[in-house]
Amino acid sequence: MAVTIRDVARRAGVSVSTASAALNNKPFVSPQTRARVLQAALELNYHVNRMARNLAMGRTFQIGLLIPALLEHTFSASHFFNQLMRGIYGACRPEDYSLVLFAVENEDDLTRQMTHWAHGRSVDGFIITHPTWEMPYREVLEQSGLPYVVIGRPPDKDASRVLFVDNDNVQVAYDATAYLLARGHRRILFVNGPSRYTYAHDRNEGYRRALHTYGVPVDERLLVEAELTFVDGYRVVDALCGQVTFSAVVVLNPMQALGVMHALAKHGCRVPEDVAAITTDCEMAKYMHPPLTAVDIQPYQLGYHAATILLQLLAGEPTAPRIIPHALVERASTRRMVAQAHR
Amino acid sequence: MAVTIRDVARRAGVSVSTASAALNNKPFVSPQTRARVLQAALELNYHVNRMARNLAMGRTFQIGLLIPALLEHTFSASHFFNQLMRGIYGACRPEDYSLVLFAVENEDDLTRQMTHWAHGRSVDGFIITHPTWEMPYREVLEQSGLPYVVIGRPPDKDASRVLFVDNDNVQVAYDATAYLLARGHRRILFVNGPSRYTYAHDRNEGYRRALHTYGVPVDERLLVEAELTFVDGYRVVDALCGQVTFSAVVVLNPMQALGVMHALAKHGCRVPEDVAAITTDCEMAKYMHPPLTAVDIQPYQLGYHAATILLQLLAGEPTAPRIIPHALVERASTRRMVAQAHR
DNA sequence: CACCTGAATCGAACCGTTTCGATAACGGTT
DNA sequence: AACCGTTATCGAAACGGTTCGATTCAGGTG
Repeated sequence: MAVTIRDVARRAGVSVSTASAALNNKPFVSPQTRARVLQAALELNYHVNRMARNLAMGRTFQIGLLIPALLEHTFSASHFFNQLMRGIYGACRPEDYSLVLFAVENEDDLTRQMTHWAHGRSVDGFIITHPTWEMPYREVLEQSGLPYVVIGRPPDKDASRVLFVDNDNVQVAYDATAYLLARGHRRILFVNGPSRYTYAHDRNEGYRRALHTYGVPVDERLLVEAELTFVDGYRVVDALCGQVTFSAVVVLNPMQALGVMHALAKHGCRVPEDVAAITTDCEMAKYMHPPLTAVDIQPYQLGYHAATILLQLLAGEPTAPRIIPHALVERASTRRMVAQAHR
Repeated sequence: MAVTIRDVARRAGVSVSTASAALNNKPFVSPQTRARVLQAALELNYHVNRMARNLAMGRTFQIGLLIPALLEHTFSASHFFNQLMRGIYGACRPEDYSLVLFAVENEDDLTRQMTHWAHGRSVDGFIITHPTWEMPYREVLEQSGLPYVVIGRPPDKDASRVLFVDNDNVQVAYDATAYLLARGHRRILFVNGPSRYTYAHDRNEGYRRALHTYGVPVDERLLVEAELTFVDGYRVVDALCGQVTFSAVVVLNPMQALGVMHALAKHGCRVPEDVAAITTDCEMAKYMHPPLTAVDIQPYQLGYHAATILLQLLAGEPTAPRIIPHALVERASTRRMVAQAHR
C-alpha cells in the first residue's frame, strides 16, 4: 500500500539500513549513495512512517500540553493561553516536536488520562500550564519518569526539584505599585488573586515591599482577594467603595480589572481622574476607555522558554528554571496625581 | 524496562494473543481468563504502549487540528477558537482520540508540515478551522487520503464533496437585520467581513433578503467591507459617519464591533440612543458599555459537531455536513426606536 | 467409540522503522 | 603478497503490540 523504506532501498539498490542512514543524514554514508537514496525517496514520494519510527526509537516527538483554558470561558484567559501556546509552538516547531492537548476538565479524569498517556509513552514530556500547585496528577507524572516543565513557580518546598518558568511576581507587583507611589498615590487598593495560586503570595509581598520602600504604612483593608473573574472583581470593589478611600487600584488580572472598572464606574469614580488603575497586559487593555496602563508579563516568552527547557531536557542538555522579565506599558489609566495627591 | 503485554501474559499463564484479546474486550475469551489477565495487568501496573499499538493497528487515535488562531493576536478570535477547541475536545475525549496542534504560521510551511504528517500517518484525520477556502494544502490532504472536516462552508462548487460544519450565515445576517427592522430601523449599516470568506457572501445575501422582506430598498452605500480587526472596523465607520445617515449597525464580528463602537463614540453617537448595534456573541459583548445585543453562533457546537462528523467518518459510519443553529441574545445595545423610527 | 462442532486459546507473522555487530571493499604499509 | 585500518554497506534483531489461521479441548451426536 504505502511506500516503505524497503521500496526506497530496493529502488536505490541499497540495503534498508543504508537507506535509513542516508535518509537520516547519518555520517558514514557516501555522497553518491545518499544522493541515490534521496532521489529514490523523492521519486516514490516516500515519507517515513512515524508510527514505526516512534516504536523503533522509543520516542514520539510529541509533547503533552496541559491547559485549563479549555475549561474556562473567560476571554482574557483565552488570550493569555493563546499567547502561551504560540510561544510553546514557536519553540517546538523548529525542532519538529508537536503538541498534544490535554484539557483539565476534572482532576480525576485528567489523572486517569495522564496515567495512560504517560505510561503508554504517547508523549515524550509534558508542559503544565496549570497555575496552582494542587496537582493530584503530579504523582503520576513523577512515577512515569517523563520530564515536565511547569509554567508558574511551585511552592518553595518543591521549587528546587522542579523545572519551571515564571515571572518574578514579587517584582511585578512591586513595579506596578511603585509606579503609582512614584506618581504620588498613597492609598492604593490591591486586588489580588486567590491565595491558592503561588503567585498571589509573591504579589502580596511585592505590594508590601513597594509601600515599605516609600515609607507608606500598609492598610490591611486595602488588600483584598478575588477570584479571577469579572463578577468577583466587581464584587470586591463594589463592596469596598463606600468603606475606604483610595486613589489608585492595582489589579493584576484583566478579567478582574474589567469588573473593577465597572464597579468604579457604578460608584461614579472616573478613571484616571478619580482613581488610577493598573493591570496586567492583554490585547483588550489597549481598547478600553481609557486604555489601561499595564504590566506586560509576556506570555509568549513564558511559553517559549517553557518549551525550550523541556526540549533541552529531552536532548539531555543541562537546564534550569527561568524567570521571564516583565515590562510596564504606560497608557491612559494612570495620569497626573503628582500635584493633587493625598485626596 | 517497562512492563509489556508479554509480562502480563506470563503472569496470567496465557499466551500473548489471549492477553491481548482479554485486554481489548474481545469476545471469545472466557470470563475466568479475562479476569486473570486483568488482574495480572493491574498487579504489574501494565499500560499498553501506544506506539506499538499504533504501528500494529495502523492508526494513531489522534486528530490534527489546524488553527490559524495561534497566529492571530486578537482576543476575540482567541475566544472563538477557544470555544471551538473546547467543542472539539469534548467530542474527542470520550472516544479516546486526542488532538494534535498545527498552526498556520505561513502556508508554505504548513503545507510541508502537513505533507509529512499526512503521509507519515501521524494522525488519523484533520479538522480545519481555517475560514477561507484558499487552501494550498488541500491538495496535500486529498492526495494523502486522510479524512477531514472543515469548519466553515466551502464555496458551492466544493460544498458537495467536502464534509463541513457551519452556521447558516444567510440566516444569521437575516435575523440580525430583521431584528432591527422589526424595531423600526430603516437605514441599517452593514459592516461585513472580507469577501474572501465564503460567509461574507452569505451574510450579504441575508442582509438583502431581510430588507426585501420589509420592503426597504437597499442603499449600497450602507454595505461596507472591513478586515476582521479593531482598526478596520473603526476605519470604515469613521469614514462613513459624515457621509450617510443610519440608525443602526450590524457588524458580525466582535473585534470589528469594538472598532465600530469607538468610531461611533468619536462622532458623538450614543449607543443605543442614537445608533443601535448588533454583533456576534463573545464573552466580551456582555461586558461592554452598553452590553451588546448579539447573535450567538455557538462556536462550541461548531467544534463539537465537526469532531463528531470526523469520528463517524473514521468509524466508517455515514455522515453529512451539518448546520449549527444560532440564537439572538438581546442586550442593551438595541432599544426602543419603534416610536421614533425614521430619523 | 469415533466423529463433529464450536468455543477458547495459541503461535507466528506482521506493522515499518532504527540500530548495531558483522562484513566487505579498498588503499596503503611493511 | 600478506596484513591492517578505514570507510561504506549489509543483515538481522529489536521495538511491543494486533491479528488471523491453526490447534486444542470439551461436549454432544450418530
